[in-house]
Amino acid sequence: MDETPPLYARIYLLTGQIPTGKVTSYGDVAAIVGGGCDARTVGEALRAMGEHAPEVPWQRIVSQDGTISTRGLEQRRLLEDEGVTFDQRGRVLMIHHRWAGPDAAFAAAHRFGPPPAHDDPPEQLELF
DNA sequence: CAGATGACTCCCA
DNA sequence: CTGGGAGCCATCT
Repeated sequence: MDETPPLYARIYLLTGQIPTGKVTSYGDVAAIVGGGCDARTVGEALRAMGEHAPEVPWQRIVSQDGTISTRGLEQRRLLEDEGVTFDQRGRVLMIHHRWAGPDAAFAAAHRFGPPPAHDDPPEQLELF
């Protein structure tokens, strides 16, 4: 067990920037943090977070589809308490709560990259 | 250095 | 929707 790895520290730092009521996915965090990490690395960082950064709002990190893969129904409760809404399948409505990324100045200060462009939902097809 | 691990993601049956 | 398998990568032993 070592001190907080540099990459993990960056992940915690970025996670701490997520405002209340917003959520993001493991993959997005990995993309913004960069440094060669991926969604799995983020998950591993958050798993060990309890030892390094107990104050980080880990509940705001969900899977790409908005599902909560962790076994904590507690995560959903925490998010609902922040105003995050879920659909009937128990998935976070990423459409309305997806975080756009850190502040430009903050990102520049820590060399964070831009969040990956995600396709907007087909919320409504142009009437033909 | 090699093997094992994991709060992920994607694809297919 | 559920389940299985592959690809991915940092960190720990």
